[in-house]
Amino acid sequence: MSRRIAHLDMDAFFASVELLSRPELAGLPLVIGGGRPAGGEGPPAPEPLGRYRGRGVVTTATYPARALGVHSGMPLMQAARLAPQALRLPPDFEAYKAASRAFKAAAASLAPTIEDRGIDEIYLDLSLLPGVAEDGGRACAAALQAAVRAATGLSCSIAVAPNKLLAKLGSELDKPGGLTVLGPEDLAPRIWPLPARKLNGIGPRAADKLSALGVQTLGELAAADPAWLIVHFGPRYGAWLHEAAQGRDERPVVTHREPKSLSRETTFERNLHPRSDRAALGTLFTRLCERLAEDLRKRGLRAGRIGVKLRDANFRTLSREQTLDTPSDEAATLRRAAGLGLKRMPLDQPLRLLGVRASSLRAADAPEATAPRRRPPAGPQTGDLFAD
DNA sequence: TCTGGGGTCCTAGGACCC
DNA sequence: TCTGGGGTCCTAGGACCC
Repeated sequence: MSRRIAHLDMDAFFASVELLSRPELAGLPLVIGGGRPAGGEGPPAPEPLGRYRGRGVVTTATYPARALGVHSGMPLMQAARLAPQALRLPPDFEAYKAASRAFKAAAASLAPTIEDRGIDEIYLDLSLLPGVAEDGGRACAAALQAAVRAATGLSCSIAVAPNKLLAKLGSELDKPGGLTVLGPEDLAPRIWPLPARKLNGIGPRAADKLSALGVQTLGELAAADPAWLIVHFGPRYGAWLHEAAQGRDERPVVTHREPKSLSRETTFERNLHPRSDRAALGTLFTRLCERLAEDLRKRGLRAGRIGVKLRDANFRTLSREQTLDTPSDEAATLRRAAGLGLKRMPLDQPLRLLGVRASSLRAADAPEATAPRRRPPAGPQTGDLFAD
């Protein structure tokens, strides 16, 4: 009994949500990202991208903006050079979350076995739905697209395939508005010609390494000797690369997951120095801990561990973790523990980012475990603690 | 004018224990 | 009598994804 798994991916999601309330911008190059322009209340007005100054990146670009070479993840300053005439809006996450809930509810009304993959995409297990065995899921996918459009006014791309990996690849084949049905017979003609980088799990590093080894496409990866892949990529990842390139993937659609960690971080408008900007850093640090504590309480969770994250002017990322004596959701407690983590970090460079992370999460109403913990070594303490 | 913010998972070395 | 051999936990960093 073969599975039929769908991947549903919203088209240019954030930008499309903005266009719902700003139809006059339809067809124009529009980029979402960066902060609010100074001054003004209410919905921000789009401003020319060429006027942007700051450290933000492109979160989403409409298709006309993509035609100018802009893509998500690109620094906005770089996008501004490529497409100064494009318009920019800061993201409105509350609006996107509302649209996200709406499209997921619409999809769930037709196919209830859903895995959440973030704000703009889901997997659905269609295997047991009526009619899917007959047409491979094409009619069901069309019904999903219609339901999503009716509920939100937004378009999405869907692929139905034997597993998640192929469904994810397929949903990109015909964007926007794509409806793709893949079977095992499509692997060689439709999947193998694609660049290896397209596979979910092959990122920029692995793609570069594969390329240097002479592997550009998924077909070339599929033809590679698994033992050779293991030599270059390790037993686990090497074996996975081989399996994935054959189109094999047994992962189930997971309908529920508990969060493992929560975090808050911020990149400063300009680099801050642990000594000369100590007061500003201290205020920001406290603010992050307060927001993290709010996030924990909102979810009814307490943190057993607190991590601190720094990024220095050279874009080097450092982190330290600290176990709490007792799990907590209180800002002052998180702040104290994070301060201890900070004390163990080198603080001799200007910083561009500061973050805090809560992990070892447990329900706030869970009985407290009192098992003795191993004491971590004190470790070296260097630099100034810029707050406390 | 480089490079956001929120996550998950894996790895590798050292600590620690028997 | 120049160095055991697992096993597990902890930690920091990094790849990857949306």
